[in-house]
Amino acid sequence: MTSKQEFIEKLRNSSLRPTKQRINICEVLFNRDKTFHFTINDLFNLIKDKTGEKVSLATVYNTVHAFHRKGYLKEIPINSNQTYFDTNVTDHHHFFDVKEEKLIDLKNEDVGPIEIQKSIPGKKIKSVEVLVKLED
Amino acid sequence: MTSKQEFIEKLRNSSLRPTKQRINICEVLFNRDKTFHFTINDLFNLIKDKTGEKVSLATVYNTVHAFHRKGYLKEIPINSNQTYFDTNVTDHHHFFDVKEEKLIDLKNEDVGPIEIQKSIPGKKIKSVEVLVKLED
DNA sequence: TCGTTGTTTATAATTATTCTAAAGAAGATT
DNA sequence: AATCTTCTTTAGAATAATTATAAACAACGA
Repeated sequence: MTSKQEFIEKLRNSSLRPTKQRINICEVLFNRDKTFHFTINDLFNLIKDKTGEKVSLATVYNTVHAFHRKGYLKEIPINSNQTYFDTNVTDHHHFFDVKEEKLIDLKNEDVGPIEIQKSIPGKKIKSVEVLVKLED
Repeated sequence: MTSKQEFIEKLRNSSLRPTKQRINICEVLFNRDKTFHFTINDLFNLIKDKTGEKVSLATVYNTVHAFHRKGYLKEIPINSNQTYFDTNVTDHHHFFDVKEEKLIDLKNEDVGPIEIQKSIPGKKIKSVEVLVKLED
């Protein structure tokens, strides 16, 4: 259970003004035990449900992007009509249940180390992500 | 160099009528040495350039989806505003040059075998794909 | 050649996302 | 606390990729 005060400090430290909306979004995103996978639309609806207050869709977009830039959220590469984000920003991989359109975390040890044996001159590796698609 | 006749047979065998448009699309997609990564828009423009004939955007969408369903094209999971496809339908992985928005094939031996140590009851693994993002 | 069925096409509709500009709130300064 | 500046929120418009529609057309089999 993270307190509202901590969110306010976290926001201030990131030079983001601690507005009511951002704090509500923090509550929904970061006040949980498990990692959380979501689309903007999921989040938009959850805010209403969980906090009782409405935040405009534009603000949800703005805030998610701000948090993403600050490194508090991770974008997950899937081909889907909607973009998925993850509150777990550590290096890790995913199952994607194609039918249910649901993401499941894979621990690094579930996949094992991945060594990329090829390099492209002038470029360096930014991330290595494994996506395991699941079917019935 | 694959002949037009072979494309016609390939289409017939897939219960897709060999229309002028589909054959043109085949020429652009499959008449090449190397694997080819593209977006629908890339392809739409290439058809005009390479064959001199115009195919409507709707048909490009229809055909790419038909080929994808038949297993002649592979969709590559990246978060991008556009969907990427690949003419190499074997299991393999990708570099994605974030700045240039360009995909580069990785051979399986460039990555090594990936063993997934976790399973989800009732689900089986459909595909395992590695995306390596590159930066400067 | 004719009828059936599948295909193409222009265009409209849909959907996720981004942009805009005005109103509002936070923070600093006095 | 009052004021000013800067940042943020918001509704709604704009954009862009994709999908749906339905009429014209082309391929196929009889």
